[in-house]
Amino acid sequence: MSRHKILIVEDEPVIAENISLYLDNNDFEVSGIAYDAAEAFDQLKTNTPDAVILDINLESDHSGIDIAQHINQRYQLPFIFLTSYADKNTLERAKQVKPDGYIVKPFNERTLLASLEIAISNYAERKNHGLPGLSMDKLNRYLHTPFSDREFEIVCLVYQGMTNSQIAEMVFISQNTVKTHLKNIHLKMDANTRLEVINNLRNLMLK
Amino acid sequence: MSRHKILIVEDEPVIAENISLYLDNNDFEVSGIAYDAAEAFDQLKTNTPDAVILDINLESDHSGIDIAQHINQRYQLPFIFLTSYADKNTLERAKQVKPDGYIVKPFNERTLLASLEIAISNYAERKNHGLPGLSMDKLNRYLHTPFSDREFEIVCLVYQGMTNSQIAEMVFISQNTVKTHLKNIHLKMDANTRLEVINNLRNLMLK
DNA sequence: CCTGCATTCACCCCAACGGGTGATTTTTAT
DNA sequence: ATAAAAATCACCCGTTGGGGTGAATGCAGG
Repeated sequence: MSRHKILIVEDEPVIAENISLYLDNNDFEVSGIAYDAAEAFDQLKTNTPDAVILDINLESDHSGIDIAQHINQRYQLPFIFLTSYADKNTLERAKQVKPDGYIVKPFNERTLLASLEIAISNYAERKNHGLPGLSMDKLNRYLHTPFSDREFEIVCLVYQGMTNSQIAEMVFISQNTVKTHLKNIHLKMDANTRLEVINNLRNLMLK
Repeated sequence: MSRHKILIVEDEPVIAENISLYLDNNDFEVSGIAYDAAEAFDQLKTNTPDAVILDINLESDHSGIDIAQHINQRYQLPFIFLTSYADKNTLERAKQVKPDGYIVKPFNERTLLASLEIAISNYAERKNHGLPGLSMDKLNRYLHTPFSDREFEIVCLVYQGMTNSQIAEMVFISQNTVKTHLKNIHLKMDANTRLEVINNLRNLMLK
């Protein structure tokens, strides 16, 4: 697991350096520091950060929120906001660009660290919506009664939209057996139809 | 826009009260305070919070992470973690249950406020009518034959897992009409079942 | 006017799904 | 060795879904 590369966008050099040092000492790599929006756009183009820390209140023409929009449009990276003060309007605008975290100065450094970690892992999770993102371990953490190997295999096929007979054919068992497994899956997931199963899975994976 | 109801799960009465007061003064409604896991489970059942603030390190048998799992399984509510200390293992476990925010004590109260707001709005966004970011315009760009208003309305409900009779009830038309619309939707989307429709939609939304 | 188009609904048929019950075999763990 | 869990399959029955056909209404634009 290589260190995650972070871009810091912060016009206050002291704070920026501070964060940079702290990240460097805690398994992150600082891919760059941008002191204004222009530099931020530049760094986004040349570097390939895994996440961005964005000060909302930059002293330049662009606010951090504009940069966030740019990130959403162009790079689809996770970012967290950093601010010393946010009025209702700013907070409203900040919410609209869907940040992956929000931290108010003065902040505990562990807050930043935890927020970053969670932002990155949640973001990675959101990117893998297909089946590949869902491991049996991950799924079982959300269930009262864990799935068996077979059940997991079948629930994946259900998720892909397979019918019982298609599943039966693929897994080399009878349709009756598929139905039995599905029945147990319904019980374990507290669902009544395969559509509920699929919705539950999607909700769990999005979390 | 009514005040969002928050459940606080925190074994330290002083902190819990503190948060409660602060939220109350800032457009939130505290639906309850739980001082241990049992109370938390109880409150989750009886109250209907919009979000939960969870202390990770409870002094009881259950940790906040267990409660988080319970929330994921049963209630699918947004929650944010609150902690005074988190080692690597705890943080790892915390990440796995996909919190919607993470705050380290001592925290700036505005941090809490912003995190809560963002957690709730992001969560609503994710749940939001099934088709996050998919407008009829956007969808129609991918179709040979565009959808009518009614068809779009119905396809959204299908995507959410509604049955034909449920849709009929919601839209105030007969099940036969729903079937007719769905038939046309199948044609336009080149699908044979509602599950294929759902899969197609999901694929389209991911560009 | 009248021609599309959207919307509404009916009826038939069969395949698929979900619930219930019960049973056998294989695998795993103690 | 034996008990527990997992996996296999069968049969019944009622509900739902999907395909086909047909048709009435209302509304907008040429």
